[in-house]
Amino acid sequence: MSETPTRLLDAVDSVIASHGPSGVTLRRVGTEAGLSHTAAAHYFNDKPGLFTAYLTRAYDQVGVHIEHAGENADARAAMLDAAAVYAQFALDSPSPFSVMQRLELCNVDAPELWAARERCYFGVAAILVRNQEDGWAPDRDIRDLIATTWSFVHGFVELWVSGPLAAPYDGEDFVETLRRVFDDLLNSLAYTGSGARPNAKRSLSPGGLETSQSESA
Amino acid sequence: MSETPTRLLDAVDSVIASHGPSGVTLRRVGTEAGLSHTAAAHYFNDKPGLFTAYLTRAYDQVGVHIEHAGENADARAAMLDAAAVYAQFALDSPSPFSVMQRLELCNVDAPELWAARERCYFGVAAILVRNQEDGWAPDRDIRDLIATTWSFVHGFVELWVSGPLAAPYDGEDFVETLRRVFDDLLNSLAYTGSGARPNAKRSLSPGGLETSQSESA
DNA sequence: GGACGAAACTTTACTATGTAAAGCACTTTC
DNA sequence: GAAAGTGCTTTACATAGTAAAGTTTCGTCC
Repeated sequence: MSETPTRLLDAVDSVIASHGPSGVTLRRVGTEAGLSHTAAAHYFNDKPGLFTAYLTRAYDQVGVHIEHAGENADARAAMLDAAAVYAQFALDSPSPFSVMQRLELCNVDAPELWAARERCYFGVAAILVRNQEDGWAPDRDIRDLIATTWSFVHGFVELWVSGPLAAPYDGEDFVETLRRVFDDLLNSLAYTGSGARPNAKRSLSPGGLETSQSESA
Repeated sequence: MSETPTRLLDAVDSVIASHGPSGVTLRRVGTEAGLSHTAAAHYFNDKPGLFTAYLTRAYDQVGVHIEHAGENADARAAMLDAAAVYAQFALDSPSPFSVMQRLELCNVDAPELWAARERCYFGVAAILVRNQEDGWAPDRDIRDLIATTWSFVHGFVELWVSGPLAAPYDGEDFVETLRRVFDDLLNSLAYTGSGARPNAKRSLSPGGLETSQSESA
């Protein structure tokens, strides 16, 4: 079960834990896995390839959890659960999470990674669509709803984990706080301010994810 | 006016523009500035020092713009302006913006950088407080308001710039879209769902910013 | 049962990078 | 006019990614 590539990815995990994502070295990973300094390159081509495999594995795990959240019969609860999944992941798995903020380390265009990320994206989008079908914020452009909720959750988690938000909420539980504030936000969004758009209830663009090119490392 | 350190920071800018933040090399920066490969280290101590100076300069500029936005007599408009400042900055200055997402490249604890960032933070917080004093969302915990708006704007800009959001809003103007969606959000937040908290109108924690340690590079 | 060949690594070697240390020229100061 | 500082460069070295070739192991086919 634990063949070499898996062991290498696990080694990446522990190297990130001890040295941060920038401290990841093919040589360190090799040593950590009890192999030579070129073993990782042998299996994953090069350093970006190694990170790509590592991150794909992480997104696959998150995807599973999000889809599980989506199975909640209560659409609103599913929404909160999905946000909590992301937050909990950031908390429990800081190493994979840190690589999510460092896409330049990976081959962003790799199809496996792409697929794993779209899986998460569509999981979330589906939950939102279902909420709207259930009568939540019916007049709002679904794109705006996705943009608002996704931006909020993404920003909240990032700002909490990186410090600025955790300080004012000193001592309070991260995931609980996110659930509460997010729930408030969802309530508010149910009210249509001046937000009803002429082109409301537009369907999702087929594109799904689309990411900027990775820089030529 | 354009003494050597300034020229080096400008060199960083053009190196990031052509090679991305990870493509920044003391040697490249030196060459780009017409100096030796150790010139940057001579002035800024080391690579993190160079990035720190570069980022501090960027935050100072943003801070000026935010404070300017804060001078808008209309509190609500000031809020939208501040968000637009951030978005416009991400658009106009992708190189400094990219380093903002890469704090590990810098000495996060450097007091100049800290000060420049707090200046931005307090500029934004002040605008929000003023909005609430003006009667907007009066029952809501100010911390929640800051968390919600800041997380949203931060997430929106990041997701747009890095791709996922720009796709569904294909062709639409970035800053305009942010203003519109953010305005909708502010309207919604004026409605108190179940969001009124027992400890509402709590004052800001004195801490302001607080950031996780930089990894030992 | 022995030759062939592929899979799973390792060894070697080369180039790029960060950084410490010393050097060197030019200017200021006394 | 010597001493001390300023503003850089030169030199040197350890660490990194990666290409290429070598080695070992193991299954397979005749």
